[in-house]
Amino acid sequence: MINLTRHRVTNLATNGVSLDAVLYTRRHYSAHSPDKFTFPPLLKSCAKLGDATQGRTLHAQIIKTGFFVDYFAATALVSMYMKVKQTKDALNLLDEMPERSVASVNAAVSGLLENGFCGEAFRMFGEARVCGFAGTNSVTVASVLGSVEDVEGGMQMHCLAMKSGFEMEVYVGTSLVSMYSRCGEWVLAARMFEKVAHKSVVTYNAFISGLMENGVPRLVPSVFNLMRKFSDEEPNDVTFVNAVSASASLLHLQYARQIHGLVMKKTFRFDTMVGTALIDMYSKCRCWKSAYSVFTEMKDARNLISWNSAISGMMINGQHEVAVELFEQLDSEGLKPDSVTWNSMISGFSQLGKVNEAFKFFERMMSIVVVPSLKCLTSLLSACSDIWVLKNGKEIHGHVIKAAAERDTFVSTSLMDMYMKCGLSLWARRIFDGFEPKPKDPVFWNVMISGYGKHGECKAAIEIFDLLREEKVEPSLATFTAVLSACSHCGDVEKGMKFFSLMQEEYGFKPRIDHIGCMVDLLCRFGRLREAKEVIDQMSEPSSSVYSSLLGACKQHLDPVLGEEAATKLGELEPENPAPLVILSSIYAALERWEDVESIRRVIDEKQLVKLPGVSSSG
DNA sequence: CTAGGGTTAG
Repeated sequence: MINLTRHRVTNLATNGVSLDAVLYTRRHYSAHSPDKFTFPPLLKSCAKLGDATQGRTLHAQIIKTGFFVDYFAATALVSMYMKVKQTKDALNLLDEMPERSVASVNAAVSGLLENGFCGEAFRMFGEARVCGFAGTNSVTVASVLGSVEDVEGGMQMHCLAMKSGFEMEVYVGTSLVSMYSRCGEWVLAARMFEKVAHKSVVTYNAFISGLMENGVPRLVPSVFNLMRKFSDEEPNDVTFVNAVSASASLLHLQYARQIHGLVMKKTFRFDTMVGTALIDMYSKCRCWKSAYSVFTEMKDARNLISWNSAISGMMINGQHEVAVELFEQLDSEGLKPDSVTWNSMISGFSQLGKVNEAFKFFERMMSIVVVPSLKCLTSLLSACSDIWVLKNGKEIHGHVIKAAAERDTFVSTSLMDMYMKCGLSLWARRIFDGFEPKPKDPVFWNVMISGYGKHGECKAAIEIFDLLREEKVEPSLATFTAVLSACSHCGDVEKGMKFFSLMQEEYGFKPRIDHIGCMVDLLCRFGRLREAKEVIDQMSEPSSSVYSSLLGACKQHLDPVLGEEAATKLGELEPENPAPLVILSSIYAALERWEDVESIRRVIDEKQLVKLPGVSSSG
């Protein structure tokens, strides 16, 4: 009878039905005297519940019944105090212990780490290792590795693990893999991963999630296959979550469907996290119907996060009616929208250009929430992008001031952008000037430069750019797009040329198509066709649009030589398009070179024939 | 049968 009770307690405690376990046993033990198997599982329950009061009661009972001398009971007490965040009590207890065990040191070290006392933890680890009243083992090493944040420290621990021969143990090997991943060294993580002899699922999971964190999702499928084909380990829910989110970032729908199938075959019903990952993935792959059906099938496994995924999934796929429907159904499951939910609705409508709807939800949110999230303020601002909704934009500006968010770079950037788009460059400038010290984020500067450029205030645009250089802010490619297009708008060839060479020589940027386009337009407008041609020749893969600009300019300035070159290139890029030849012939016509006009007309006629069905092409 | 360690979604 008593054994049955103990088993039940142990099971309850380890399976997380903690409160039940504690109460159940406390009722039963009044009839029997406790033994050394009594207390540890009860303490574990308290730890899980975070119930310090109950834990102290047990502590008293342990002392009263004389079980404090037992290693297991004492260690469980230390661990319990750590888990309920009573660090001091745990450490005092450790000092009171008649003799430390390795496990008690481990409990203390990992507890200290969990509570953020990393320095203390490392010191205790060092002392235990050198003085050796209790010593350390692979468990200590693994748990210390769990909170290493820098590669240097991590490598020291790695050396230590190698010297003591722990490196090859699965737990330690896995910790090393995840440590290297956490430090951003996924190549080192991969090398370590290969070294682990008997990899467990967790080893695979640690490596895979590390690849995800380090932005290398493309390697995830092969690691996943490695596990399925060459090991006896079966993927679990954690593996599936990572595999699914890998296919989400790869937008690899086919692979994702395979994983989906595997999940169904293995588990029949959805785990909350796997289901949520699937919803997210299908939404990103633009299969909102599949996302919706996963959400429906999840029924009793849903939580607020799954709802939010479904809602934002519907929103980003333009299904705002479905999203609203889901939003209204939230409280039927006893859930309340949180900041993520509100943000999905508000930024969703903003991005769809439905300003009124976005504001409707914003007002609903403000009647419940005291202070709006910065994210939803910036989404609303991005929706207020023309003069018709300036009133709304100003309202948000008011909320920004109320929320004391003016010092936030993102918020200020969107405010300036909003005023620029509404045509109020003075208002934007006031925000820009008031922001001191200036942020290093180039986007903050870009919106001012491109805003001024679009309004034709090119001097002001260039002024901002000069200021950026004075402040030693690193410009981005977009900065140059903005400043070059400003120069192009106001026809400042000299400044344009200057900035164009600056971006390459001083900042080492390779010009993109939009930069080249600006320069070509600018040079062509002033008839500097040769220079325009030189700019085009810098491109590795010239596009047809730049040659079209050049050809147009050749027509205007009557340059038949460059015109022929441009028309030839265009003919190679777009053989179907007769327009270049027509333009070229009009250049010849303007120069009264009638023979050339005639020969081009023949070429055009031939091309038209080739396009007719049934007429064979001569190449 | 009891203590200590590595992996997870918006």
